[in-house]
Amino acid sequence: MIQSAVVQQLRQGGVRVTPQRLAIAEAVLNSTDHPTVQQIHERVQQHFPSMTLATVYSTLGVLSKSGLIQELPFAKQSRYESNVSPHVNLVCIGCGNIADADDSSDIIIRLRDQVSNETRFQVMWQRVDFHGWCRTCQAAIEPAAAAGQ
Amino acid sequence: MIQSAVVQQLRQGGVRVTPQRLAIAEAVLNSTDHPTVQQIHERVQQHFPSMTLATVYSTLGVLSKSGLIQELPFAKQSRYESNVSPHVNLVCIGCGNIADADDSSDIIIRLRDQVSNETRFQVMWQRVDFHGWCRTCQAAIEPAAAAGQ
DNA sequence: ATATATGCAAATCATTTGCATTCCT
DNA sequence: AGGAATGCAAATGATTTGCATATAT
Repeated sequence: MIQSAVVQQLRQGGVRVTPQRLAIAEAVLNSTDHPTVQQIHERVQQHFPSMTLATVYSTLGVLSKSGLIQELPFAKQSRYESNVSPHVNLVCIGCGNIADADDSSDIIIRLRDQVSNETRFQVMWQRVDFHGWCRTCQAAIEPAAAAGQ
Repeated sequence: MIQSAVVQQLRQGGVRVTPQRLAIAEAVLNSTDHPTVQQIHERVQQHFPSMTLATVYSTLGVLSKSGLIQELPFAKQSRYESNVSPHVNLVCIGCGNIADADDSSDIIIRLRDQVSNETRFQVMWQRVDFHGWCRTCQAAIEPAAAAGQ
């Protein structure tokens, strides 16, 4: 069961394991939509109606420091994701959705090594965001241009 | 003179050119330290003592939309940079300094093309941050480990 | 047993907004 | 001239903090 791995990784970091923390960890780890704090709060509140935002904020900080999840700060608010291995985030300008790009890991690792060698900067983790138009939003715009053709 | 290029690019976007806007644009374009809004305000206030933070915020938004500069949101506050071509930001965990990695452009463009082809996501711009230890902060830590050797 | 997490309310602080006055074009 | 930018003050909203109570180890 997935819980045991989470519990183990938290305990290794000297972090106490509570039902709330497990629920928040699961909410993020089971998500692929890079949820906001509010969204995580709403989802977890279904199981813990009395949980407050303060607990969610505190726990997300703990989970980030433990390396289980990653915070993605944006201009308006942060979002969170469970994919801590090198990858590209595809951030849609139109709908705001964020998705992970498949198979983007190798080239990022190569870039990491190259930069590391040339600059002697010791990379611990990275964030790679590509901003643009997702397929759905392209389709919603392009027909107008195509019609004008 | 650099001003003329800035003026031209702003006017092309239908943006009015004011002395304050030019000063803020110059402050960012002449910087390499990825300054915060507060820092930009302090620097520009030397020439415009009455300028407020509200004007700085407003202008940074205008300059970003005009494509002259790029906002880099972080958890605590945003920072701004003038390098809008593809590159890697080296964000030091220790001192908080941010520097651009030289010669990182080509491999990012390749990554862009690859992801673009595989996912049909239309990339408009990107942000690539490598977090880790700069050479100075490594040197401040390592001697302890080396001594233990 | 004891240090730490949770829940609640209040505080903080970056960023935004409304409006009167001033300034580009 | 006329609409948009500036400066100032007040508002907003995400995130943090303090403290009493409950809980993990």
